[in-house]
Amino acid sequence: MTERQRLAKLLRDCSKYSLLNRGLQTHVTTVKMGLGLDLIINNSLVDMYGKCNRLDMASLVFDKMPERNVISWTTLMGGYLCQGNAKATLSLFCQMGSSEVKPNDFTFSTSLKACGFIGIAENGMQIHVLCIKTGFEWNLVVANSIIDMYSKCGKIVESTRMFDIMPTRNLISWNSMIAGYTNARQSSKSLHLFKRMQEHGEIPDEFTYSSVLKSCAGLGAVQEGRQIHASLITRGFPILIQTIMASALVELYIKCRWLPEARKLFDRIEDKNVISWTAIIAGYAQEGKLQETIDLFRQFRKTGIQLDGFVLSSMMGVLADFALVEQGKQIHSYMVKVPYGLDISAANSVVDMYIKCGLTVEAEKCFNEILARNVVSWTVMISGYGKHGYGKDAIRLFEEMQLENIKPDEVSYLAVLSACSHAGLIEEGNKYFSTLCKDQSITPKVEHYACMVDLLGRAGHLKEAKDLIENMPLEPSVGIWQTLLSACRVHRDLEFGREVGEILLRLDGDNPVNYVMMSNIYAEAGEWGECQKVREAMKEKGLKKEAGCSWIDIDKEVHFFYGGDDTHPLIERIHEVLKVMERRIKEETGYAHGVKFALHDVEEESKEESLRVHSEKLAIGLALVHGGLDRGVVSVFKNLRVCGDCHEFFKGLSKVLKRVFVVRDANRFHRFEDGECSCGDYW
DNA sequence: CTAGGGTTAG
Repeated sequence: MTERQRLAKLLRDCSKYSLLNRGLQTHVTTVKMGLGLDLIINNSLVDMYGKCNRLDMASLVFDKMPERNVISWTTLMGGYLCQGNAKATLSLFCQMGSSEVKPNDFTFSTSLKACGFIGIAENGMQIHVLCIKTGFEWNLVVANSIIDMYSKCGKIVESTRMFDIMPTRNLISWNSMIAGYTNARQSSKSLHLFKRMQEHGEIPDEFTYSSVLKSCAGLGAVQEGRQIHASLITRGFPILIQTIMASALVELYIKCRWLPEARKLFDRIEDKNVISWTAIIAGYAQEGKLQETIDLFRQFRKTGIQLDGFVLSSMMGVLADFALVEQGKQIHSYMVKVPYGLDISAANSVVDMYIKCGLTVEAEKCFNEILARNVVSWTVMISGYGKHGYGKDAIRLFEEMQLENIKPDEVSYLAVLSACSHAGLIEEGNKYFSTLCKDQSITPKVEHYACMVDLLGRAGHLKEAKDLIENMPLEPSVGIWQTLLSACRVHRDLEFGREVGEILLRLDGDNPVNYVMMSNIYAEAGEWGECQKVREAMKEKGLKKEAGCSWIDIDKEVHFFYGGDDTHPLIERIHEVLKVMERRIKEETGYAHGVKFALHDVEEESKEESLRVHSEKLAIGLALVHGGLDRGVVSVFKNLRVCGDCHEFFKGLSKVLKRVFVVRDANRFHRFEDGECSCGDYW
């Protein structure tokens, strides 16, 4: 073996195991040996630096090369892609196009993967056409890349077409197609193809099972999932060694809401990689387990494994749900610094985070900076406007999206309908609902009907709303009846409320929420006897209302409060300031505590009057004590819906103090300004 | 000396 061959092999190993220091040493040696201009050595150097995430060095070597072949170009493209910088990969592909060098099969598969990463079908289609023209379309690897590219761009029909007409297939072709169906949420097609591939004599591997298990989870086919798991064990599949398999199982258990099982499996994975970490972090995030998610993220960072857009968007999701704006901003500022940071999912998660933290202007800014907005980007912004009560803006965006040739999907319709109902835009809501019903590619779900029930209910058309529920082609959910029930409460229609309440208790008699709603309706109507009966029924069943919890971020510290909470060190001053404010509000606006809303929450009934302060009020009280008013808008967050009494109090407070208060509850944002609320007192 | 399938966001 010559010295040159030895050094090339050494560099190959450095690439494979990401050994940067060893690679740097070898780089020096090659120069000393007079191989600084050697094509193969330089290609290996580009690859090594690329795999070690030193794209600065990789492009330095590349730029200084006296001659470059197709491998030089492809290697550098792959380096950028590895780092998540798919745009750089494609721009290199274009630059290469204007040079002498012609692309080969490796070049095409790399650039197709980059297109899939970005998710824009137009780019991918152009490259597909180039593959046809240059005769690479039926190269097996290239064809597989095309299948995957289309499915990543949401063009599952194109993937299928490619798969059906390709002359030869291998395991990866089948796996790509199965994964395509799985990700397109066409679980039955995915399982069907799984069967077909075995009939063709193809042996599934861990990638196959990963998709198939996910489809089982998607169908809620827990039994089948368990069966596959069991058959894997009896077949001696080395599950716990195979990270991929273990990650798939972790995911399956998470989807089936078996978090503890998932955790057990995760802990036993020997070689955890970024994908297994993402799976478990996303699992805890989606279950709303804030502390565990943050702890896991910290542990993950300690491993030194490179972050990517996937794990960052998962993290952002949980921070958004808890409205932890300071931590969200921290991750955002990290994202803008790294090239992979703002790929489309991550960028969308940033917009959503700002929306959920009440910073609409920031959200708009980030939304406008996204160059290639997809349907999720638009939907986040539309539903964001909806949550904040900006119905007209939501509608404007919904129309604009379609002008940009992005077709709304079921979630987009949900966003615009709920924006209409929140803003009381009855006519517009009706219009969009009928467009939705005419759209052949979308089947309206219960949630869409629930928006319409809310819309009709707001207008006081309770009978129409009930007819809609009873005549819709779907099984009514608990939630849709609850929507109708709260409309009955707002319109003080006791008889109708009683009727709906009975249906609800028959349907979902173990849910404390229903009892609380009914008892509130009776209490507001002054029917204390009935009210008492409902509460006793609830008590007999041993049901407890979910504890109300609010929190506020003051100087980057999050303070949590429960209803009647007296554990905060400043609690006495909080009560004091609240009392002063109540007096001022009464004097200046005539509002009196508890007169308009004589609601008695079941949980709090037995407590002393002085402790019957809701968590959202305590949180606002803390802001007042802290002089939080100097910083403009005061934002408070609550896990349940804000109560009517607190709502009146915040209105008064905004008038008396001439300040804006924002309360985000489980459903929407309430922006209190000059004695009014953005929700128009309907929520 | 270069490439393809498993994770994320509404």
